[in-house]
Amino acid sequence: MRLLSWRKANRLTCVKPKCRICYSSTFTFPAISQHQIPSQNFHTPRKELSKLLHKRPPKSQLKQIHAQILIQQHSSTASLVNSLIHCYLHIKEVTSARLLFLQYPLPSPPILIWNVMIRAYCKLQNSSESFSLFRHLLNLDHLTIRVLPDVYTFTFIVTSCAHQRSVVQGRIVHVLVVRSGLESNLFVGNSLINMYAVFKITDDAYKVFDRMSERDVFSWTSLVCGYANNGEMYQACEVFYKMPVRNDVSWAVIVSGFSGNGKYMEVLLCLNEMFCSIEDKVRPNEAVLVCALSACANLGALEQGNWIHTYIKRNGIHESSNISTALIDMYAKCGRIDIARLIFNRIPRPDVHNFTSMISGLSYHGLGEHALTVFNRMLDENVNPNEVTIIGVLNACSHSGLVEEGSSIFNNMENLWGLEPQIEHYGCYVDLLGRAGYLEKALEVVKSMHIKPDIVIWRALLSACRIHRNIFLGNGIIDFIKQLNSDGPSGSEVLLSNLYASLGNWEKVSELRKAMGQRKTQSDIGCSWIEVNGVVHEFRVADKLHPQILEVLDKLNELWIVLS
DNA sequence: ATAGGGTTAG
Repeated sequence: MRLLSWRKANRLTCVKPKCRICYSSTFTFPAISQHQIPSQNFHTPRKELSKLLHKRPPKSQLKQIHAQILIQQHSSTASLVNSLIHCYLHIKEVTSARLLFLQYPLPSPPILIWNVMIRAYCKLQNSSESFSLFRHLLNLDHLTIRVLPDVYTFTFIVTSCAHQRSVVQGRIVHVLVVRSGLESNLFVGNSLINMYAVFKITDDAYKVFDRMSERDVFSWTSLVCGYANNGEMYQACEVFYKMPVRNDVSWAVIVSGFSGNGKYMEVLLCLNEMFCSIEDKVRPNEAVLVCALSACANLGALEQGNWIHTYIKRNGIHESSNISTALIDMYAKCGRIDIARLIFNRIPRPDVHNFTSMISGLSYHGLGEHALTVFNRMLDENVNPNEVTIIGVLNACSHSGLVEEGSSIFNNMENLWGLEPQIEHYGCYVDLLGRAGYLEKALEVVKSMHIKPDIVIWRALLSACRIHRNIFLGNGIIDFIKQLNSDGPSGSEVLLSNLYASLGNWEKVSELRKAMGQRKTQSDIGCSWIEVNGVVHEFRVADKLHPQILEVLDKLNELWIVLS
């Protein structure tokens, strides 16, 4: 019986088909192992099999078609094997595709099949497998089988190089590309620019870009991305504004470049510009909106954040996990933990990121107990925490004095969730112990660390010494730090001078301050922002630049009197 | 006998 005709017949008569090896989305078939080998009359013609494979059937049906091909001894028909490989790759069964590839009939599979296999591993970020295939392909030449890599092969291989940790393989492949004369090809060139962009080698990215005979929006966007990744935002902008055509991704690249380089004001300016731009008929996509919300969060720009939220709602933009995470984070960091909770509570099945931003939000509002409640709900719902979640939870415990809970989470993170404590976790834990007054225990933890303690850890420990006025331990730590970083970051000097100040050793303070002034190590001074009526006001330590600084100081005095 | 495969942001 023909495969397609029974479907029609079946619909009319509602009788189960007699042939059990066929393809239909309306019926499920018994597993292949239960099949008897069907007699010759039930066979599906090759043409039909090929047509069926063309539809990229789901797994169960694909297996049956595959069985039919084997039974009818079509397994050396290249076109059918090709289609099978395509189908297996379509349902992401790379191993089955690889098996077919290995048993490929002819002296070698055609280049197309090599390419789809390499692409599959490239997509899975499994670059070692795609390299292994590529090497085999190059070696065929020695066996006098001439299947040569083409434009497609090189685009996938170069993309695999971009997934590697080092650029070495990429450079070698680049040489092969040049030798094949394909460097100026649009697709190969684009993937080379992207590769150099990933490795932040902007000079080489530009060289490839410059040599290309034809460029499209991908070439330009990848180049901008390279500059942005490398922190060269000036060049990134220059290239961005030279672009003949910009799409939503181009805007996302420049916006996330500003965001990644801490230029939050520029992120919002860019968003505004995007709305005003007439030539690019683009709307902000999810990436742009997420970056903009995170910029608002970092600036404390509640009104702008609110505006973006309204924009999302009015334009029916899907509140994806990324968007809702960014909204929770923004409202929490802008002081509206109530709205953050509302948004969180409306999410039907929150994921790790949603939970994490809610927990961290509650933690910086000092709502440690609530944060732990949310954390427990997360565990109840079988959502596994990640490293960032644990940081939030530990911070929550630290600011609410929940020493026991925090310690138990820190000490069990590895065996419960397979998360190895990182330096940040030690920082939180030391802070937790230190704030609660367990100074000796905190120092013990620092000494037992398998990672070299950084400035954050020492700061946590020293500020604990300051809170609990433990001059003896503080001095000991200062000596220890001096031994460690003779040429440490400028932050440690500020830290030291603050501690000396709190210990009342003013001679040491002025000595340190002088040394710092001479070396001009004032680059990363703390800074605060607040948004009032849509205007962001910025303050630094001892700042006198604000136009209303006198009124601010008056108010501060007033508060000071009330509080003391 | 034929078609079938492509690069960018978070």
